[in-house]
Amino acid sequence: MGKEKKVTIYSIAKEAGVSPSTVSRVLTNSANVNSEKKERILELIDKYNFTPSAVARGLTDTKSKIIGIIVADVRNNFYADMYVACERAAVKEAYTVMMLNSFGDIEMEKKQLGKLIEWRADAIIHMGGAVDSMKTNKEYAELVNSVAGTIPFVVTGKLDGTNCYRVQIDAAAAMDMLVDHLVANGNMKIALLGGRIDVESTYVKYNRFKDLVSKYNLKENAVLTDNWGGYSVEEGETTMDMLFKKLTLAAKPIPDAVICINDNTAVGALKSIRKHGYRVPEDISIVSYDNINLASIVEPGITSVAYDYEGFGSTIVRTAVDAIDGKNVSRMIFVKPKELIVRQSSDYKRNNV
Amino acid sequence: MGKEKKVTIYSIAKEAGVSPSTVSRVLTNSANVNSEKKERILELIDKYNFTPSAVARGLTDTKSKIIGIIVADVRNNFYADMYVACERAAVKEAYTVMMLNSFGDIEMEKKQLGKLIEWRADAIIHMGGAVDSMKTNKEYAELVNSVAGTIPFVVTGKLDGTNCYRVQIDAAAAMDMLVDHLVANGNMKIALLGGRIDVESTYVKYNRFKDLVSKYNLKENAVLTDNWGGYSVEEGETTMDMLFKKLTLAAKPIPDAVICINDNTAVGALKSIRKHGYRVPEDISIVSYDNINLASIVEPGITSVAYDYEGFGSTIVRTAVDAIDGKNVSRMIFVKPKELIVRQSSDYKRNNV
DNA sequence: TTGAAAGCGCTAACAC
DNA sequence: GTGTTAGCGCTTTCAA
Repeated sequence: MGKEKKVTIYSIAKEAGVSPSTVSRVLTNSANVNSEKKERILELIDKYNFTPSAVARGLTDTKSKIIGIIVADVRNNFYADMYVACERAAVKEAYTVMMLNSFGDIEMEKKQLGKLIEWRADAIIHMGGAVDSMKTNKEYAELVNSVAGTIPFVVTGKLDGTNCYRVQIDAAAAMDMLVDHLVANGNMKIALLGGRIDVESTYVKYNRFKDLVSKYNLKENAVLTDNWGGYSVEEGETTMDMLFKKLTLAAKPIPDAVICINDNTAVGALKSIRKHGYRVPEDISIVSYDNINLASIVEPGITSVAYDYEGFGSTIVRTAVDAIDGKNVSRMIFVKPKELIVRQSSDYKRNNV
Repeated sequence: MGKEKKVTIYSIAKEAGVSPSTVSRVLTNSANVNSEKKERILELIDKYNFTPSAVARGLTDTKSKIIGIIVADVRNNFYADMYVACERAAVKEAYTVMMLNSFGDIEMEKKQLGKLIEWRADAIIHMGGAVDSMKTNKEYAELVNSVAGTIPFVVTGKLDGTNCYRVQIDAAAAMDMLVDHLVANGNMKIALLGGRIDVESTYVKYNRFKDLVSKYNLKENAVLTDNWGGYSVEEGETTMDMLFKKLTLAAKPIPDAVICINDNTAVGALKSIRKHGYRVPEDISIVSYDNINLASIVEPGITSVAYDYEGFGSTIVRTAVDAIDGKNVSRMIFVKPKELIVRQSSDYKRNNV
């Protein structure tokens, strides 16, 4: 096995009695070729099951046709959804994706970015981690700047001091959807739960929430953004536990509803609420963001803001490809959330509405 | 932006007053270089933030240092866990991974495999989809055969008619763990739920289950593998619904426990059981496979067989790398499941044990 | 220790 | 329409 002569564009050309360029031409369909020859070539290609080397091709035209994607962690459903959407969009544009996980670790991000640069990715997409942070990591920004001039860099958050293309979900609009829904159902004491204030999307949600509290004259029940919060189920539970404790100490009533920073924390909050002897949604409603699989799996199902992942993914990739092609692309694109999926967790009217 | 002369090994060499080969030598650490020159070169590399092109390197030594991974769907936690484990292991071996989703579609699998071949991946890992099937897709096997001679091909299932390297979880051993646990808790009427019999791992579990029924003299309550089953939450729920219907019609009692083909179906079964007015685990115990995140999130937590994903991933990658290096690698490796994580869903003794 | 030169497999002028 | 040639950016003999 494996001792057959290596088949290349040359060996094909030789056997077909034509020049390598002719083979290349039929391979890339870049020029007309005598149909007889073409046929002969095609046959040989089929016979040897020949696939031209993308590596060699990449060297030649200095376009790798690779779009690199750095993602915080694919094991997180949100990123997995995003990634798949991007992969699909990239394939449509005839690009291959190279996806690398950073686990939100800055050193890892630098390393992975390095790999992508090594492979001469035509564009790089970065979602989660460093680009989610309010305060941009200096070193990373520098690294990005050193390549952003030649490689379009698309982020789903922000990266201060760089001129990346930013494509992000309109987190404020998403907050509006949630609060509108809660208010329409008579929820007046609303708590915001989870997340970290140094994460940009969380920061945006937090501020919008404050605005809405004023606008609707809500009784803001608790806003948890300091040093306690997070994005996991466990953190959601802990944070809700702490909220209960805080309210008890202050002799305040429980909230009508909690807005969780994502579906994971919502599930955690759900656990905590039940643990404390309350019912969802009869005693407390729960709503959240992302509408990942989990939101529909737990009982009661969690009301959640759904994004159009496919659309988001293709906008990101489109931006990257347009930038690669030298087109003028807007540096900042907001993607509207798709819709609010109302489930049992908030399907309850109170205060006589 | 982007108008600076391109920096290559040549430009560095020129500016350093040495030859390209010398630069290459310091880059690859492949030979001793005068320390002064070395220093000068290193400085320039740093100054320009130079990263050698993996593409060019790939062309040169015909080793791309890419390990291609075809996965059914990363949005599935099981595969995400597997993928991350493989990525980590690959990075340790100085390989870059290229991960592509097939969505279990054979056409897509062929297409993605094609991409990997184009990129001259040094090895290809395929998990889920075609390699899970009892009856191997002929065309795919052919395609694999046409490259397996030169590119090591590692699958987590099987691919008849090819000489792939197989690394798989010992599904029979996993079934033993589950049944042992159930029997130890006095469960005698046990049902096997979900999956499709044309999927290899399911087939193995099914057969082992039959054996164990005899061995322990269990009252096999129902084995669902015909045309109804599946691997999703919804399918789990539907299948359990059907089991109830079937038992009711036959005027048979409900089972003591159900073994679900994976955590998703277990959650579905949980929903169905509650819907029918029974409690878990008091009326029916539930156990399953994979121990993905979900198993610990739902309430009650699902008892599940945990795998050592890191270990599994590194065994797979190890196999691939060894094969690349021409070492003699066993064509078939079984990985033992790590442990049984007992959670509330089966933490109940019955029948006076 | 170091440089020259060839070559990896392909594409892209440029002639014919 | 087709072949020749020259690279793309690197590594690797082979000499020196």
